[in-house]
Amino acid sequence: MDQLFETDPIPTHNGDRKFAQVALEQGIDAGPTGLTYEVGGELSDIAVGDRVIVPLGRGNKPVAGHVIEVTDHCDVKKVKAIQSRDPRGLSLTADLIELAQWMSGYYCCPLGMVLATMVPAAVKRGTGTVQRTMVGLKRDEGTEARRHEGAEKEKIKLSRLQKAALEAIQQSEQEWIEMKELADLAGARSVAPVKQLITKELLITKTQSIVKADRHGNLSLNDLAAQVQPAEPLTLNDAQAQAVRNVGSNTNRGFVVNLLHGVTGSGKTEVYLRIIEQNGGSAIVLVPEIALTPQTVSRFLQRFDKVAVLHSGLTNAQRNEQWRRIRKGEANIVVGARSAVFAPLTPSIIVVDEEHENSYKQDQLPRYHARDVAIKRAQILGIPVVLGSATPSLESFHNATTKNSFELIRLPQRVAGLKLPKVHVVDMTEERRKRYQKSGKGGIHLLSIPLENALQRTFAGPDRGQAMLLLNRRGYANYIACPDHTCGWMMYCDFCDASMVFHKNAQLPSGGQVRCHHCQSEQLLRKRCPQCEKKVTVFGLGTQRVEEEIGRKFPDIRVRRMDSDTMRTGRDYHDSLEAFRRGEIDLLVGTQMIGKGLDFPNVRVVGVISADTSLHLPDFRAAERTFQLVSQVAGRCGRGEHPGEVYVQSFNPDDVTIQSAAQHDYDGFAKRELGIREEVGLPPVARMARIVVRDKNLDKCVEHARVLVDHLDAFNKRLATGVNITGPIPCAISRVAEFHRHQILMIAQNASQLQQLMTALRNEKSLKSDYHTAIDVDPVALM
DNA sequence: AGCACGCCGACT
DNA sequence: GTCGGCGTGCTC
Repeated sequence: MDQLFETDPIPTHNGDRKFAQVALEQGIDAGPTGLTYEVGGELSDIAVGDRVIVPLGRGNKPVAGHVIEVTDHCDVKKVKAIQSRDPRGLSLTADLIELAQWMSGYYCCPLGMVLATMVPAAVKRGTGTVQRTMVGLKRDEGTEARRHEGAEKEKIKLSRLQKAALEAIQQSEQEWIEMKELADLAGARSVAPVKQLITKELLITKTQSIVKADRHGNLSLNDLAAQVQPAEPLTLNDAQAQAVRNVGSNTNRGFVVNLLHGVTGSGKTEVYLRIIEQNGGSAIVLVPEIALTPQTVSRFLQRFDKVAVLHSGLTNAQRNEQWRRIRKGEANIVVGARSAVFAPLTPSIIVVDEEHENSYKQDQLPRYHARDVAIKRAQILGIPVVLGSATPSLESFHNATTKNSFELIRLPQRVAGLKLPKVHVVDMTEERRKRYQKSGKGGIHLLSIPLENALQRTFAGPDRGQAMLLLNRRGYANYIACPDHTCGWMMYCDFCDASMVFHKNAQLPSGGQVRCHHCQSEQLLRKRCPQCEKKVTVFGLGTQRVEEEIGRKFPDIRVRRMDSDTMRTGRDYHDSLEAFRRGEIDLLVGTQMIGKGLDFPNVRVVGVISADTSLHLPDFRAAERTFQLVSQVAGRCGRGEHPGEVYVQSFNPDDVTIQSAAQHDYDGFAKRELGIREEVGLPPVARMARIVVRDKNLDKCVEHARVLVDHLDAFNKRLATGVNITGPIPCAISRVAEFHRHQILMIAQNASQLQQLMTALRNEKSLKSDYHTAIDVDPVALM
């Protein structure tokens, strides 16, 4: 009876007992420190960050987790004991544990899940770990010489190769040599002679596990490192030198975020290299996956000798190898994509290149932004950050102009001799009219006359230049429809709220596939409209169509299309860029993957086929995205001795965003756009979080979202958090892969208000990320 | 996230 | 009559 109103936790008084809070690497959202386990005697030296195996559930299934706290009290009735340490002795440093706790709170996601993403799966599994047999001299009796004599005296007969092996190991400076290696030294064709010496008890063995990645079939860092020649630092121009000095003088402040706004071709990489050298040469450098090319990596390899690279193109064994090198201190410069922000070292500086890139945001749980996590990690460590971009995100720019912890540093000019390209905005309405007057027929021309002429000039003559054409849409045509406007039929995906895209494929009898870009489903291409029997037409632009038109108009030039259809693997991408660099390709046609940080001196013309594609997306960042896209791709040309020319085709040539980009006017654009964001109360001036509810059943979807909104409203009122909650409303793409999607937007003055509200709901167990619910703090896109 | 328990349809 | 579908709920 006395247990009837059991509400108070039962404190454990035994001061001798030791407990640990363990966050399990699973979706268990058990508060900011995880579950309590007892620390047994033999594990008494367990420390925060250690990876451990604990029993879970009635079956006491062994699961992995990390120690978050070690305490002498226990708030739960039944407590189980930690089973063992992680078999590989993995642990995370205290700063990463603190970072994980911050992420768990900020991004509203279970702590264990954050910790799980900090250590690559390949490392946890130990992929590529091999046992090597090492051999050494038996040392316990007398000197080596005497033993050798002894061996002869005892008349142990040794073959020629056995003697050679014995001599080789005696002469070796290393105490232990791998069996195979010793056999090679002795000139033996197999390890048999060495094994003989072991059975004759002249050599002893031990096994050692090492992580070794195979060197085949993949761009390996070692291959690259072997090719790269060390290089002297480039000479800095005044602006670069000033930037390096500024970051240097800010460094004594410990944590500070330097926003390096440097126009395309202003030499940001050299500035990073100098800053890293000046900061003691231990650094994390984040680079967008797509810009992590051999060229980029080589720049670092040329200047530092302890470099590790982490990117998606690595095999699991390679990733494990790189991670372990970093942890052992064999590498102190880490160059990598998003998740490299968790690299297991204590850097003296963190660089985030192309900080505006949306790919820094992970679109699966945990939904973190690597730039923001980098800033937080730097704050925890008390070290500086450098964010670099030619087109800083408005978030960073806003911070740089309003926050004390941020400094804005500019590189307003390109490096010596290079000028920013001239940007021509081509009015496509006018172009269409001209084409019509000339030929008497309509139809779509992807290339305007000025762009076509510019390409002609570039490719003419013996001194042939290169060009790039950007169109941010894959496929051939993105609409398949009835030509009769009164009918209005169009081909939609059966599973998504989206139109089907036509992909040409001459191999197929039908001439191509009809695909949905959201769920990858395919349909048969219908020849006739199902409503009125008229012959269907395809319209809208895609990269395939650009490639086709180039083939028709410039039959002699070598074109390569680069989009996710043709670039299946990282290897394809690297190979294509290499071929372009070597001049084996004249023209690249592609989606935004060709617009990022590439540096090819012979590119003289860049064309943006349609600047309008991204301008009209239903997202408040459409203008920002368009500005970035146009500025970035424009920056790809004029990086050699030839001045560059850019042609931006648009049906809205007077649009202020396009005009700003054409005039290389970042400040003008940023000031105007920030004014608008402030006026309408949107990020970065306000802060946003978004919840997407999905369900195959529309009613359930709406109902679930409604319940969530009611909860949010109630808590918002009760806690007076002052968050503006809107929704549920259908998402811009209201159905994807048979799931109906509704969203709830939360907007507040600052991030802590959002976090307060969400944490309150989370503690009440009425908000959690699951199969039906996605919580996205600081969303980068609202589709 | 797993993995249990628990309540409604098509089968031996 | 069962086998089994995957919907809620718990894990120190």
